[in-house]
Order: sequence, then structure tokens, then C-alpha cells
Amino acid sequence: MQIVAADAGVATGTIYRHFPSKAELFATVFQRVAGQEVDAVAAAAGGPDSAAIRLQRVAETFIQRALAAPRLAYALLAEPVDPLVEAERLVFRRTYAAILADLVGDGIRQAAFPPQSPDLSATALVGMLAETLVGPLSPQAADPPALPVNEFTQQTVALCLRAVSARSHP
Amino acid sequence: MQIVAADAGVATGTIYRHFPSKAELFATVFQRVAGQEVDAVAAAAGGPDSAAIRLQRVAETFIQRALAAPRLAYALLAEPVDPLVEAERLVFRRTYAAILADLVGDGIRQAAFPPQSPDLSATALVGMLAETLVGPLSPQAADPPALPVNEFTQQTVALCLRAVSARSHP
DNA sequence: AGGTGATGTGAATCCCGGTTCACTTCTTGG
DNA sequence: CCAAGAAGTGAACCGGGATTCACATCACCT
Repeated sequence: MQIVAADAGVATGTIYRHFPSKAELFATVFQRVAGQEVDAVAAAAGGPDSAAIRLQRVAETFIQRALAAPRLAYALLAEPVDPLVEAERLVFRRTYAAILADLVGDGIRQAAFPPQSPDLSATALVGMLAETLVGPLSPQAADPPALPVNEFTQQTVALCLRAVSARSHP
Repeated sequence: MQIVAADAGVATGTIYRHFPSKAELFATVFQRVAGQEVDAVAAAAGGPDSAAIRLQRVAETFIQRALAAPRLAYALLAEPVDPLVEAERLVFRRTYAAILADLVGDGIRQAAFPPQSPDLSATALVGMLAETLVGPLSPQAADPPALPVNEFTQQTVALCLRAVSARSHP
């Protein structure tokens, strides 16, 4: 809190005129920042295209934004935080999942995707995206990364699409 | 530490004869327990069967063990912990990923799976499994679960298999 | 039995950073 | 211009729990 106050150019006590506790301050910050990310992804999920195309766009948006602001993405996805902030993170992930669930639902209705639980699939997609990104995003990540950025993005998108699409030979 | 000591029937100071700090004690416990889980999954990954069958077996093992011991699984996968334990958790996940990467590599070699980065795919699989399980495992999970256990398992396994397999119409 | 090192004990210490609060400074309506 | 409330200040406080340590006990050897 001392650092935050100094950074904001105010005294520590001043923070408590605006936020009841450290946890709530941090949770609020998380909420705002996460909201922007969600908006960007939600925008990518819209449009008149097929579900597959939109899913591809969502995954690309998610990955590219994360790689463009790795520190932020790491904070949003993986960094250890107060329980209150962790709760906010859960909401954040669920929101992503909700967007993806709609998308998967559309795909099933269009018969682009085989029957499946949209919620479960959406959750799995969020898990895939988050986990594959944790490596590259981690502050002490080994550079150079194992895969060049383009290849990484393309392969991860492929994994997402295949996960919700029909297989060729079962 | 007081609780741990009481539970073990020793004085608090005694713990420090065996472990240098709380974090290292917890990390050691995590290591041991995680080791057992890894062993179980590694066993499921072996055998003469096709990569797809083995992958299915791994996913089922992972899911079933998690659901059978939800509190433990939650602690291993998601519960907020000391940074030192978090580091151990990272190792744990990487170990799973390594097992799966071998498996995916086998599948590619057998031409059962299309070309892909085994490491990336394996990481994605770990992410899918962990994320889909966090919901059901979470201590304050809404019961009854959205999906019956059998259906949940089957659908999650299907997601895993599809993610690494070829799509029917690209 | 006596000595020596390992192990056990648990109350006291210590540290740390979030939080408080008595006081000052600013803002605004009359 | 003057209350009177709002907002700002920052040094001091405080709680909690990990850690310590002076002492007791034990195990094992000669």
C-alpha cells in the first residue's frame, strides 16, 4: 500500500478514503483491467461469420493481447493473489467461458460442431488458452521461446478448433 | 504450523528440527502427494495400445482420481499456496505435460495424430483437464453438478482426443 | 552409571505491512 | 468571507503467526 500510495502521489491513509482495504482495491483494479480484455474478446466473438471463424478470431485475439502485454496477462491469469482477487479472476474466466459457450452453442446449431456441452467445452478452451500461455508469459520464462510466436498462435488456434470439431476417423 | 504440530502430536519447535520453514514443509508434502498422482497417470500412459487409447486412459485416470478425492485434487490444482509450493505445482503440471507429450509424439509417429508440437499440445491438454475440473472440485461447488459424472468424464475425454486428432472437414 | 550429542518443548520474540486516527488542508454553499 | 464538512496526511499502532532458543529429555555408547 505504501508503494501504491507513493506511486499515486498521495499518502497511504488517502487510499483508505476510497477503498476499504488492500484486497478490495486490488480486486477493483483487477475488475477494470479484466473488463477491457473481456470487451476485446467479446468483440472478436461477434460478427456474421461461421462459428469456427469466430472461434479462431477469439483465440487469436486472446493470445495476441496476452503476448503483447505479458506482464499484465500473467497477472490476470496466473500470478498468486489475495483470495478476493482470486475470486475476481474466477469471474473473469467464467466470463470468457460464457462468451465461448455461446459461440460453441452457435456452432452446434449450425452443425459445424458435433453435439457437446457448450459450457464444458468453453471451460476447456479457456483452460487450454490459459495454460499454454502461462509458459511464455511467466516472468522468468526462458527466452527464446520454444516456438516462434506465429507458430505458437497458429498451433494453439488449431488445438482449440479441433477440440470442438468432429474427428475424421474415430 | 501450530495446527500441524498439534495434529502430529509434537510441539511447534519440533517441526523446525525437520524442515527449515513452513514453505519447505508444505512444498515437501506437495511433492510427495503429487508424486503418487503422477505415478498413477504414468502407469495409465503405458502399455501396448494405440496413442489414442492410452490418451483416453490417461484422461480418465486423471479425472476419476480427481473426482474421487476432490479436496486433494483442489489443493494440487488450484488452491492458493505459498510461492514455493506454487513452484512445485508448476513442476507437477510440467511432469504431466511431459507424459502427455511423449504420448502425443507416439501418436504423431503412428500417424494417428496430425503433425503438431507435442509439448504445446500436451500443455493444452493439461490446461483443459485442470480447468474443467476446477469447477466440480471447488470447495463451494454448486451441487448437484451441471453434468453427471459419467457424462462429464466422457465429454472431457472426447475434447482431449479431438484436440490432438485430425478434423473431418477443415 | 556417566557423558554426549540428537531430539523435543512451547512460551516469548520478532517482524511486517495493513490499518488507524488526530490533525491539517482544501472545497463549497450561503 | 466564513463556516463546516470532505478529503488528505503519515507516523504510530497492532495482530497474527512464523520462527527462535534456553532448557529438558532421550538414546546410545563406553
